[in-house]
Amino acid sequence: MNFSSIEKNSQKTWEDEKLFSPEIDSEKKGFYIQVAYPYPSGAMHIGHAKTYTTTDIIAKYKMLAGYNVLMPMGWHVSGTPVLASVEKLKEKDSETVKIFTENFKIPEKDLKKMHTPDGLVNYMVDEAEYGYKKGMKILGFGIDWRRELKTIDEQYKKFIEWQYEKLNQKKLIGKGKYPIRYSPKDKMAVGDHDLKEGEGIGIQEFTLLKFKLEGFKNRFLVAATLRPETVYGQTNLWLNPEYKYTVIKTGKEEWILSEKAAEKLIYQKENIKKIGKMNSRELLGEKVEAPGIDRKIPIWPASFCDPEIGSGIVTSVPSDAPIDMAALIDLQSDESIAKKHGLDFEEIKNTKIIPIIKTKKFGENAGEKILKEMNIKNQKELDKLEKAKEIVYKEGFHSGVMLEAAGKFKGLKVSKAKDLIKEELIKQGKADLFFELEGKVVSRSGGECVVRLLDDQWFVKYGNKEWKKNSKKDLDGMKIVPEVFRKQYEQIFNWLDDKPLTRAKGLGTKFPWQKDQVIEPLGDSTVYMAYFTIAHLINTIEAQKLNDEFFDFIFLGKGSAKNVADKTGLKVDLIEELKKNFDYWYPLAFNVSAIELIPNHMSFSIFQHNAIFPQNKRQIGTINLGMLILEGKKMSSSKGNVILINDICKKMGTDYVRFSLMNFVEPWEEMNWQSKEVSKGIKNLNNFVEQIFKLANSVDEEKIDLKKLNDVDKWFLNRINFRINNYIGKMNEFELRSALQEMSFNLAKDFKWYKRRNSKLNNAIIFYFVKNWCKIISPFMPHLAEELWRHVLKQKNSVFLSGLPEKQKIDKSVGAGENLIEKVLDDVIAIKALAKIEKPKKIVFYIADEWKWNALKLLKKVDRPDFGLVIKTLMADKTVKKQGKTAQLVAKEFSSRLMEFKDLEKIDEEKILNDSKEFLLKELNAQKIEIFHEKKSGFDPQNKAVKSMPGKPAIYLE
RNA sequence: GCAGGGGUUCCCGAGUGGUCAAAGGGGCAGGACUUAAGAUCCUGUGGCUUAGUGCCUUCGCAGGUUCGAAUCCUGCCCCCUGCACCA
Repeated sequence: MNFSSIEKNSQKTWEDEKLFSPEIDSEKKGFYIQVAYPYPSGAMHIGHAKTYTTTDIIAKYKMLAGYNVLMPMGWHVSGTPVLASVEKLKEKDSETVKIFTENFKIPEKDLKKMHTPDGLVNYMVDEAEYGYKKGMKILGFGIDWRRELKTIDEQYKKFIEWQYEKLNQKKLIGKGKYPIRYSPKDKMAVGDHDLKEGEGIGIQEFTLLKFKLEGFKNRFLVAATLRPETVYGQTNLWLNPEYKYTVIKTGKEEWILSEKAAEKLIYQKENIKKIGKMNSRELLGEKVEAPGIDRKIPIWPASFCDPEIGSGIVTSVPSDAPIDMAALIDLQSDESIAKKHGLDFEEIKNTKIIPIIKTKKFGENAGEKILKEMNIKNQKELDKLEKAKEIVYKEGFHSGVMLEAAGKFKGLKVSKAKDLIKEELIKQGKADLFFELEGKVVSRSGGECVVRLLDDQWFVKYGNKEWKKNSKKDLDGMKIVPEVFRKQYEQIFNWLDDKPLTRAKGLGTKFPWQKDQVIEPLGDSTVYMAYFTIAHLINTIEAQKLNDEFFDFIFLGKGSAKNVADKTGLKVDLIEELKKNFDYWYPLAFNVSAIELIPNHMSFSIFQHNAIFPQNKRQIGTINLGMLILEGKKMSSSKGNVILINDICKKMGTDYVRFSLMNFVEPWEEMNWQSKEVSKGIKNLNNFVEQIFKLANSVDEEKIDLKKLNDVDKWFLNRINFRINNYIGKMNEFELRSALQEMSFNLAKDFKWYKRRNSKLNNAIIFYFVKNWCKIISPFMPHLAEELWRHVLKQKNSVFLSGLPEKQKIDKSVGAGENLIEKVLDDVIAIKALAKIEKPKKIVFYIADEWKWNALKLLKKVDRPDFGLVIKTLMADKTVKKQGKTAQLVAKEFSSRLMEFKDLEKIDEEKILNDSKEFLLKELNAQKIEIFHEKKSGFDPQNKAVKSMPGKPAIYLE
């Protein structure tokens, strides 16, 4: 078969006939399916293809089912990657050039076209041979290209501005502080992809406790802690005795802390000034006022105090912190240290430990207890102490309860008390927040990163409770495919919090209220599905004419077309046309995307639809797709283990690629593309497809004459209908793999049996088979199906307009006959092997007596395979009882295979076997077949006849 | 750590209470066809046993519920995905 010419022909026909450019059609129901538009930054590989192919198949199936289907496509080019690539290409950065020329297969001479963002975007979309758009065309997607958009189109930007105006009106946009990872050297915020070291390292929030130093007006030592709730157990403050601390001025206060912490604070507080140094010798032994407990506590030395960590000052809570306990014991057990620093040893010795948290595991004094348990001797065993801390902390957080010392927080769970105490301390001015990276983070350029606290960051308030509640309501009414992901959505909805909306850099829409900021890429890709419904028309309008009234009218039905026309200078007709388009296509039937996007795109989309659009103009459901790995490994274009669409389609044929993408797992499952398995699958498929084409060429008999059918014909017809029904059922649940297998391998199997059983195939049946197969395979293999439909089966219009086959009645008894033949065949083969009879002279079948069939009916009352129950039930019947020992035998069989016998329907075994005599003789390589009723045999040398059961004739061979 | 998903026979993968030693495919073995290879078709593929049978063992591990569990419940171990400024 010449795939390439078939593909070209089919695609040309679709284009000529504008098959996939739907117009409003009041006669037809609309079905609008939308798949997350890609970031067109490279070559399209089979991983991308899986997502889009799945969507395309669903779209084509719905078209076959009679819907007016819309599937648009756009290009998400917002954000920084394009800018970064342009910079690097201009610099002729060798690594980037290599990626573009080798991995994306872009000719080197074209690289100069990509020295501007627009140039790069346009090239990647329209010119790149291996790009997404070309790939999608190769794959034969039914995309309405008139509606193509880029997220930097001027009209699109107007739409985004309108979107955020709406959110703002609902008070869902806010401004506030926000910590980010920041590289002082590069003077920019850094994401994971900007890093040389420390990917995935997060930001930790510390509470900065302020201890007023005695003898000073406004001077505080500050200690950073992750555990503000432990303030009630403080006994003293720890300083590193060998260190010179820095004094800074912040507002009216002066803070003492490590040099490193001071450096970090510069990025988190305004107007930090270093004003001096203080040696720890000046501080040891002095008293400070401890926050939370409002008591004076002394400053003592501890070697574990690391100026690199936190503020270099630690508040001591020996009852709960193992390391504090260890340091205290060290101090208490060696008077010389106190002497050296001029401390009051009596005070050290008499230090009272204050229990604050009670846990099941450690009681009230976890610090002391775990030191003993882990046999920790002093504060120098840092590794052990680190572990001890972790254990105590976890135990306390999950099961701990605050004790009396915590005052009004007594009795609260630690997990709850923590935030309450923190907030109270901050409110009282006794604490502040301090953000710290969890580990070392280094930017690409080699600069060590810190946390920067943005003062006036804009947010989308996904944390808003009312909004969450309403969005959750929408979610409840939506169809989630597959349903198992609903839980995940619900969890995400609970967890979602206010999310930064703007960035300083990147392509996209300028933020209307602060023009030096750009709406970040996840913000301009949440409700664009609505825009697609009018994209083909809005493209022709000058962007500056578009205003809020315009969008309000089209999407929300506010105002009138005339009013909008007056304000924008647009024609009333055009405005009404736009609105009609939106009203026809919305609500969106399905939003399709990869599972990974559930926590952002997909969830945001539900939220924002809820906030902006009226109830009946949101989305009906989501389809969530699994990703694709290659030979068990993640695909990575930099490592070269990718399969590009152009290459694989050329090699295998587009329709076989589409088939293979669906053949192994359901759409939402992760697929492992293994070339070996794929080609095996294709081999089988190809045999079947070629047979079909051959058959199709040989038949044109439309009408099935039931009178001319033999039993096997009927069986096959029945089987085809059965498969079609299954297919429709599966497709409606989006179980594409099961549906595909029904009509490829399963139907092929049926056909194989049909051929085996029937020497002459019935033309009408074959025609029916081929025609319906062509229809239902068409969403999966559109090019071949269209070729078969138009040029072999000589049908006029596209196969996609031909309508789904109707659901057919299935006649179970027809199947039973073939089941009997199969079973008998299997049994005789088994016996032949065991008895070592290769060419039987004679095969005798004994058919079960009438009373055995009647006894079968009695089984309806039996609900479990209990021999006692079965025999009791059977013996209650006179005709059965008469049979004596044989009845017992039957009862035993029935009870051991109850489920099998229960569903058995009465069939004429004699006739079925007789009709198939010839077939059985041939298959079994036998000379003669005789069929008797159990009690009328007259020939039963081995006494087999008694063993006959309904559905299972007794067999004798010789 | 938190959240979601998952662990099935040589391999890939179906299977959510009885017809399950467990679909389908692959691999492997045997047979038919062929001069041969390939393609195609048939048969077998946990163990023992047997004229189409019966028994034992098996569905991550350990318990439990039930007349009956791969399937339900509890605990444990392991794997994958996401965790926010990143598209």
